[in-house]
Amino acid sequence: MAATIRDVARLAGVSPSTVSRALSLPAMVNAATRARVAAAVEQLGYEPNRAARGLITGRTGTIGLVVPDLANPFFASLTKGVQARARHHDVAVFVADTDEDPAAEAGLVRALSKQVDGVVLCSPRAGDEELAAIAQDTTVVLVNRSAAGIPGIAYDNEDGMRQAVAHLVALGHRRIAWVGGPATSWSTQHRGLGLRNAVESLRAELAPVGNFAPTYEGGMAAADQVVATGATAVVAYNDLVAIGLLARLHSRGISVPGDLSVVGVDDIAMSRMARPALTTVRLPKQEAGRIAVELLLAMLDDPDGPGAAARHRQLHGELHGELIVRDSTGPAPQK
Amino acid sequence: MAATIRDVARLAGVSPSTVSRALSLPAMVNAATRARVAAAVEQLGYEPNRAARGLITGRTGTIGLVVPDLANPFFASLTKGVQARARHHDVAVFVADTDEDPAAEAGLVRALSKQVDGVVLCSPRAGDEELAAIAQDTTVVLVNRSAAGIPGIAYDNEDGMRQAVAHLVALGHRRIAWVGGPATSWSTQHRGLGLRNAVESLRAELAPVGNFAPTYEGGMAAADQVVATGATAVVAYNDLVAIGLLARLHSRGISVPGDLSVVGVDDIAMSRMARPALTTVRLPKQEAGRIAVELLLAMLDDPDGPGAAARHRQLHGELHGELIVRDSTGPAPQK
DNA sequence: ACACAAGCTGCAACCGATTGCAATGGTAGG
DNA sequence: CCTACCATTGCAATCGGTTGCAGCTTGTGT
Repeated sequence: MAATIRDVARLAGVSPSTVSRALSLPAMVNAATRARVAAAVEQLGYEPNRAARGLITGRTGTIGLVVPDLANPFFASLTKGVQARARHHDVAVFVADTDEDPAAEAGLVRALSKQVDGVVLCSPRAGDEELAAIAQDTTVVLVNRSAAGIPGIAYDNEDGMRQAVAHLVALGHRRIAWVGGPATSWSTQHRGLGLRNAVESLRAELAPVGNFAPTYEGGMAAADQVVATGATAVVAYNDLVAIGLLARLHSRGISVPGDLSVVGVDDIAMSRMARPALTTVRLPKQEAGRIAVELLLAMLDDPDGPGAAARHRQLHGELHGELIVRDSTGPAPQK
Repeated sequence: MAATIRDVARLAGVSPSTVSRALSLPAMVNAATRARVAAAVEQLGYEPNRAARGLITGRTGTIGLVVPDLANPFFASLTKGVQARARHHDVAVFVADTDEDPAAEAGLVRALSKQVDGVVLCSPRAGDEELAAIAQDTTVVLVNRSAAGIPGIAYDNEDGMRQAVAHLVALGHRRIAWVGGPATSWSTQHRGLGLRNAVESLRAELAPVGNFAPTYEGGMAAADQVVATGATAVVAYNDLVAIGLLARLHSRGISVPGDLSVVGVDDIAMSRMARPALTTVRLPKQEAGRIAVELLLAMLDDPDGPGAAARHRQLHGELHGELIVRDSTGPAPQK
């Protein structure tokens, strides 16, 4: 069996309390004693049991992360960001994948909440009330959306869409199609809004083609409707959808960007491997994960502290996308 | 704060012991009492704290999963499989990403081992002795490789490679290039071995071009060397590498499969989106994750039990790949 | 030589659960 | 009516840590 604090204490010839202090409050224990404890720890390969500590201190050194789908590269990157930052703070991460099932979320968070200090929640679909209920009895940071009263990190979707539209308009496009993601998704709503504002101020025209699954298949399914709109450019909900569009357009013999320019959102690794390489609005995914962890830990250290509100405002909506121009966008075809 | 067993007990007018039993040994408590407890649990939204239970029972209901890189779709799928199966057993999963750093593994597993009942370890690079040391004091299941004495799930790489070579030979290819992954990787070694056996028995010829990073970039880097071998077909370490090859070959104007046929391994989602769609050996990734969890839980229930050895043998090396033929392979060019 | 403070260390209580054992009350058999 | 037994429940110890408090050494000032 693994060594306990008592084993270390015995070997070092001190009491368990001293071992505990030698590890967490080194200043409080004599240098010689500390050295003996350190040697014993080393010899036994002792690691304190975080769960036990958590019972006393209320801090387990563990946070939870809930994402809709780990196989989606966007969330995989986010997860990496969370992991990296958490490790940096010596915090462990529970990852739960809801399988795109918003109903499962609340239950998962509840189950998690007992074993973690706080949760980073990536819940594009859940309703605001649901989120509020969850945040009631668990420290939560929201990623990739915002909801009243709950601290979180969101992208500035409006700004990202403005960049995309400006790029397309500069290339001569006037009629721009929009392939939305799931209707209930926060990002879909905000990107749609951003697009409407952008086309309006830039004297272009938006042709929404409805809502599709945020996947390659969703893009394949949307392609023909996009073509039917007569638009010369299309903005897709995300890169996966954009790549689905590329595939279907290719098989229909429609040239990208010759006949139709395509823009995605996210900048997943796959996007630069697509043919043609995808123009997209890069969202700093790992960055979002990192910041979410910082925010969560700050909240835990200082709940409702004086800095809390400021921190919230400072971090909230701070993340901007960056347009990455590749080969899937070009001048509008001459009519 | 979240409710504890004492809160429930107070509300139901019973002792904590009774609550505990009502939840885990219902037959032992009176139906009326059980109902009162259930009502209290419901009202308070009580969930037992697994960590505390773990201190007593030695079973926390939590397992760990260590993977080299979550952003790699192969491991993302594996993770999903693990998650799904774990949830089915009402077990929580700690996920740790080592960032392709084999040195970090041992430390991570050690840190994890205190908080989990067992670990699913995906460690393509670590040495056998290292693994043995880890397995010494933690219940471990290995995925995607095998090592003496440690139970695990591995793919039958030899068989997969045989299928790939048979396919290529049937198409008339005689000289087949092989782009290996990291030299120390267990999969690289076994796939290389499988290829050598296969070409020998099928009267073809193998042209290994060395070891590359298991990434898109690795494939790009390998492409020119592949061309230089004069082979008419190439088997890549994995799909990411194969897709990198496709990109570089395309930009050099080499036609796939006209001039060169390309085969990958894994069948990640990206592969059918590649152009041309990639022929590959599909590995059942989620399945591997699921089986790993089953095996781990079985080991925990019955350590060194009579069934252990049999279970090990039965599950070990059980997983076979399946050749998925798409558009990146075709008849060998007529000389 | 004495009082006092400071520096270390150990004792014991506690966190949230589980479980062996003992106590309770009720019931059935003699 | 008494006794034995059973079903049900509570008590108290336990898991691996943490921490307030008290006690023991020292060293210092006088």
